[in-house]
Amino acid sequence: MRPEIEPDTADRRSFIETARRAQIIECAIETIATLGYARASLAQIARRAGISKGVISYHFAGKDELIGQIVEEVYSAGQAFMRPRIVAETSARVRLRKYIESNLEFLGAHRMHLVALSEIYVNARPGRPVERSAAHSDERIVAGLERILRRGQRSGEFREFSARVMAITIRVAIDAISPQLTTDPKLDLDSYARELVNTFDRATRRSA
Amino acid sequence: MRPEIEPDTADRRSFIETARRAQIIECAIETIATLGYARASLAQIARRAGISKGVISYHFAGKDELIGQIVEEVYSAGQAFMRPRIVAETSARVRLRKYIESNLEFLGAHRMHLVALSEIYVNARPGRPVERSAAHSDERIVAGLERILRRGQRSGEFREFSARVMAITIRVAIDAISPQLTTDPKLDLDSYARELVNTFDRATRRSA
Amino acid sequence: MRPEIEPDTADRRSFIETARRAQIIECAIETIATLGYARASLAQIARRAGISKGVISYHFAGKDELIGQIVEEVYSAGQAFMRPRIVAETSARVRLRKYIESNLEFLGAHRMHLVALSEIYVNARPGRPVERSAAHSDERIVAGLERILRRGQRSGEFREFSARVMAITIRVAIDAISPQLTTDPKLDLDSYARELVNTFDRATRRSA
Amino acid sequence: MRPEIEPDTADRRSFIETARRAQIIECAIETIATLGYARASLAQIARRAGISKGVISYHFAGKDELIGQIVEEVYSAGQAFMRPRIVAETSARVRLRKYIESNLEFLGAHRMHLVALSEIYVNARPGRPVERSAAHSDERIVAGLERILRRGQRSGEFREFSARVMAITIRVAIDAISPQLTTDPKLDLDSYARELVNTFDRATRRSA
DNA sequence: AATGAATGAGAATTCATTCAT
DNA sequence: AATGAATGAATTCTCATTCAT
Repeated sequence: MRPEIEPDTADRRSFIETARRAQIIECAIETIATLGYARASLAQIARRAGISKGVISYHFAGKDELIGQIVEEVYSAGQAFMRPRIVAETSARVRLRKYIESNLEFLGAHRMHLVALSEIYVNARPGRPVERSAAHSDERIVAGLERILRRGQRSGEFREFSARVMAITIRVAIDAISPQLTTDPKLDLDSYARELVNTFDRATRRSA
Repeated sequence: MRPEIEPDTADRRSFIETARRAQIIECAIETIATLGYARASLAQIARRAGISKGVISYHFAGKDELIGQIVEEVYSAGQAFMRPRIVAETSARVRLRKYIESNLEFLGAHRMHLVALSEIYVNARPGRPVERSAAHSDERIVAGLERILRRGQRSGEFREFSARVMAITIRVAIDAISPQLTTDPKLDLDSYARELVNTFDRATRRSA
Repeated sequence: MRPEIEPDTADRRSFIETARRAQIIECAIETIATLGYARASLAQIARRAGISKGVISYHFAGKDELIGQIVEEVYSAGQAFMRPRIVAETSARVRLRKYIESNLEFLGAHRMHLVALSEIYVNARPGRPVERSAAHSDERIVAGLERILRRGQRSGEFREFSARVMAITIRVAIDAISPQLTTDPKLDLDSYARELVNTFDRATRRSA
Repeated sequence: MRPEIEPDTADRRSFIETARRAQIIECAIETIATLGYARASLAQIARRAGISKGVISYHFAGKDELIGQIVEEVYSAGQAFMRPRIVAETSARVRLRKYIESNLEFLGAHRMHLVALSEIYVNARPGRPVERSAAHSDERIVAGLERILRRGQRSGEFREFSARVMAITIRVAIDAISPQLTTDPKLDLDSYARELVNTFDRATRRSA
């Protein structure tokens, strides 16, 4: 309970700096989602934010840090939204369902955020600094899902399968939605959720 | 008359040009797979091929044509490998199994090719020339899978579900393997295939 | 309300930017006049200005904009110099004389400017972006001359002739001086002016 | 009359080489006239001729020699056409008229040739090899005209004026037609000829 | 006599980053 | 805290030329 550290951490950044960073992150997300990772230059991001390029360099050590912050921001928001909806359930089957449903709900509400995240993930390369944060959060996402699956296997709700392979499969099945939203913004996410829930429920259940 | 002209027209490309194009395509695939789409410049590709940048420009109208050729090449090779193995079967269930198995077998034999293809797909943007061929073959791949699924639904082997959503899900489940191979080259593709076959067999079967 | 905003909008460009743009335009003019349009690359222009290539890209959207600005700049300066000297006269004959004289006077004072302008005109091609502005101001120049000629025909000072053909002929007669100045910098512009004035006075006068 | 030199000169080049050179020159003229000097690369010329780039390099020492040959070829053809029509006359006034008329007649029959020649002239730069031949023939053309004018002054048909300035003015007045033909292929050359003849007749005549 | 292949220089442009103000 | 200015490296592409066959 080190209460003295809290205000310290919070204060390190001034109000205005925090606001600027948030604004820049938001505009970077929009830019990446709209133009794609490759064309999301600092100039484009600055233009969208109505500020000069220098501001970005001033607030972030480099482009890599900015990208890393985007990953962190979107990942945290997703976690904050999904986690309570999942842990409220006890059954692994229902948790899996809630995972998919809440993920798609979040995705519907923050389309650009997740499109941007996808763009970053697929362009993150081992060896580049951005890779660390990207891969890290990516791995955390899969790991969380894996835990749900393992728990269901232990409880006997789920059949035997590679929890890792299944977790990755579910993840990419969900991630595949973002690009479709770009092409077809009217995509019905509710029915898409039902399809995925049903699919992976059948895929994981013990009783074939 | 002069029916011999037909084959003549066919090999309009000289032996050496064909070889060079093949070499450049191969090196481009390696480069994209190794460094990622963004850092796969013509200079890098030329360096890997041990030739000057100009050679690439000489044999390909531009980078877009080169990328397009990679897509065409990998897609065709994949088709040639998988198709006979799939159409040899009559049951939709078995066809789906063969689809996954032959796809992973091909993937194991041409890892870099498929890593490169993924890189290209995710970086293809609407409006850019490369997008056309990339999206086109991507759509063809999904469409082929969709046909298998619909046929199974008509025959009663498969339950009712959105064939499109299921096809996309199966596709991305397979595509997800390439990046894993980069991280872990010893990944057991046989057991991965079994996992996916079992997963999607259960997900699609009529009798749950 | 806020009438003071008008001038504010007008100097959207900072002092330093205005200066840099002017410097770059000036150096571009010298480069084109000296090396010719074809060899006036951004690198050459930058070298002459003692700056890096990037500075030009920073201040101008592209080479086309730079070229367009040169045309605009030289054309405007010429207009500003010649116009008052011409409209001060009422007789069409005298106006034509003043047109030629003031044009040659301006040309003598800004030799490189007009050499550069010629280079740009003759290298402007239909379909290329620079063509628009170049051809446009070219046409404006001829049109202004044409108006003087037509007015003289209406007033009876001039004989009947194709005003367009005569205007073009006078224009190219003047434009032909620039390249001569390159070869022979000591060319006597005053006597050249007398020759042209006399020539076109006789060519246009009613009383043969 | 050194008759022994004639066959020698003729034979130095084989029949096939002469034909190839002529073909290449013709295609180069078309290319320059159509695309402009800047975009008339050897590749474009070769494409139009349906041959490989190498052939051009084989038959011409370099691009400069090719351009020089074009100048020579067009200049000679023009001379061959105009000269007899001019020297048939004795009066300087009529000679000047014939000069303009025959020039425009030739121009009408070989539009592309003269468009190409203009392109080459304006892009020829002092210091570059092509400049020599271009400037040389350019100077010869003006000099011929100058002689006609001087003769008229001596005979009293023409007034006093700078023969050089007048010659240059007449030349550029004629050269100005080529670009107009590009824009407006239906331009009436007969009436244009009448305009110029009348204009320069009045400009040069003794009795104003 | 002709060609295909290859080269290397140079073109315009974009970009992340740095720095003085 | 923010900005405008500048840099230099990197990218794709075009071109004239050379050379072995």
